[in-house]
Amino acid sequence: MRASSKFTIAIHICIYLDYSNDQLVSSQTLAESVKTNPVVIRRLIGQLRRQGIVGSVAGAKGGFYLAKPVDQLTLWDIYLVVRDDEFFNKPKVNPDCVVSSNLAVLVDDVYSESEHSMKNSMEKVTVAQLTDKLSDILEGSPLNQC
Amino acid sequence: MRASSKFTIAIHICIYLDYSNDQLVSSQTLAESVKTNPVVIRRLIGQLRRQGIVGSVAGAKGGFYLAKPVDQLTLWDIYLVVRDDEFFNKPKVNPDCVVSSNLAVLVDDVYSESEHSMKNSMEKVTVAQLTDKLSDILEGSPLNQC
DNA sequence: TCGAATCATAACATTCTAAGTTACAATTAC
DNA sequence: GTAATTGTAACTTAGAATGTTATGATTCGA
Repeated sequence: MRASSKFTIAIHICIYLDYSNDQLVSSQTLAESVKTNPVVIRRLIGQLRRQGIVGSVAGAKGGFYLAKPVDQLTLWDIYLVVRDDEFFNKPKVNPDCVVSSNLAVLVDDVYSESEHSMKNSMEKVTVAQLTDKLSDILEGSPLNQC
Repeated sequence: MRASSKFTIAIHICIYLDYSNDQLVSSQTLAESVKTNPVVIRRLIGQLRRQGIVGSVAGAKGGFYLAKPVDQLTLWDIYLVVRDDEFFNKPKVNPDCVVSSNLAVLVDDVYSESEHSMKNSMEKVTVAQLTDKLSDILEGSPLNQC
């Protein structure tokens, strides 16, 4: 049931961009911060971009920026971007078994309700709050991000 | 099959055993129903057994049975057995990056709260209810499980 | 008591997916 | 024009999930 690390990386990226405060950040820089490859970052940002969360500027000195006000950008917004198609996976059906062939119908409601129940927790938390919290932790230490 | 399919398979097994109503069911039979291998079933049941949800009888004519009253066996009980250690994966930390090195602290609360919020949905649903629902769907059709 | 059926589990093999990499066209700054 | 960058496609790699084989332990029934 492990959601891939994409969710955490996406949050990482958003906090980083918030910190960078309108300065463009390259995929190379983000990749070093996340300890991965620039292409992996660009792929993930591609998803965030299509949802209007991150914006990009091509060309030399190009890079990425947050396209949404951070105090309106919640973890639920980010979650919806990176979530897998199926929260709980339903395996192959055996048509000869009445349990197997009806299982999806039986669990569908609980499954979607369960996933949706996380909304309350997640939409309470904005990226702005997380960056604030980080500032508190650092208490004025230099923000050498990487 | 993804990791999360274990949850659905575990539910499948419990409903099947409930249906079989005190008759022992072999891993072979369950494997056919789930369309997988008996060893895979025994491995998963091993987890359910250690939590007192399923019981087993070794030897010829042996097999598995539900060890908990079905009206007290909720999907949350089953979920707790099959869940991965970390609900949301936290990727490797870059100690040179203040965002990366503090990320776990920032998201830990929301992550555990999010997972826990599913409890309400899941503990409302018992295996007994699911088998009842299945009976309704079948409306007296013969219960040829496989 | 023996053989067949079954569980428990270890060890190994296979398959699948996520992640990483390479490559290159398109864009932009200087 | 060149260097730096995004966007994406195509391929490779690594690791996890799943499947398989094998074997010992247990139990039933002949």
